[in-house]
Amino acid sequence: MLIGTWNVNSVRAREARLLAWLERNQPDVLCLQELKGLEEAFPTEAVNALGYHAAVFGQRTYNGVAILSKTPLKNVTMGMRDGVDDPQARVITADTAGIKVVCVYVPNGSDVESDKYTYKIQWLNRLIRWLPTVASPEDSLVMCGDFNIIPFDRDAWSADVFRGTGLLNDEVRRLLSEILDFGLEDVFVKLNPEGTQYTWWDYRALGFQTNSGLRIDLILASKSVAARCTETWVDREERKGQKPSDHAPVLVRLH
DNA sequence: ATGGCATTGCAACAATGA
Repeated sequence: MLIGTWNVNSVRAREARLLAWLERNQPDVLCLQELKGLEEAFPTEAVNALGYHAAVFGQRTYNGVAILSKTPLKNVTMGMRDGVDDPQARVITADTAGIKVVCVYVPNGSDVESDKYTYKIQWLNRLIRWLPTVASPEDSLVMCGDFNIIPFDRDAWSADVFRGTGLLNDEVRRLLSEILDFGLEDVFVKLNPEGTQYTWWDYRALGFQTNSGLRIDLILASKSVAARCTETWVDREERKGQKPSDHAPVLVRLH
């Protein structure tokens, strides 16, 4: 069984690449972020034709998340529905393939002085309070997506460039730890305790060509799922060629 | 120290990303 996550940076701009990638890789479940479009702009019929069910939480211009699966998606929830009026489409969940899947697009946060950073911290605190209301650590649970947090210094080509920003500071790392403390494991870290593989490279300044990247797209799994993980990798090839997303897909194989 | 590129909505350039 293959589970993936991919920030596509506009599903409209990436439609041809997404469909070709699905056909080649045949993941059982794929979480998508940064759709940058409403549900009606999502290529539902085309992914159906490839054998995928789709649950889409869209938003015009920004954000937007989706879950694709070869098996039906049950109990789909969109947003945290925690009483907070939040117009940003950043979380969708579904039960599929025997797993509860949580797909997240964590706010970027910009710099720590900004209103965007305040929103990021509030959003992560909401997520931490919300998670136990929709899932249990005893579940077969996977939370994956673009976390916009650099977990370890080795996960940045230059940690000093990002230290103190919304992507790398003690506060966001503590919040990531709180998510993990729910009973989740970063499967990349589990299988590569000392290493890293970047998942994002800046479009500018030859970011990919010079491998100036970050590992910010994560697959977190509960104990029962983590025990089934045999390999995980980043599909760097998908960052190459014409009109790539600035993020590459991240995959995990379960037995 | 900054911008560099890409995308969207809108029809020039601002907002956003990381």
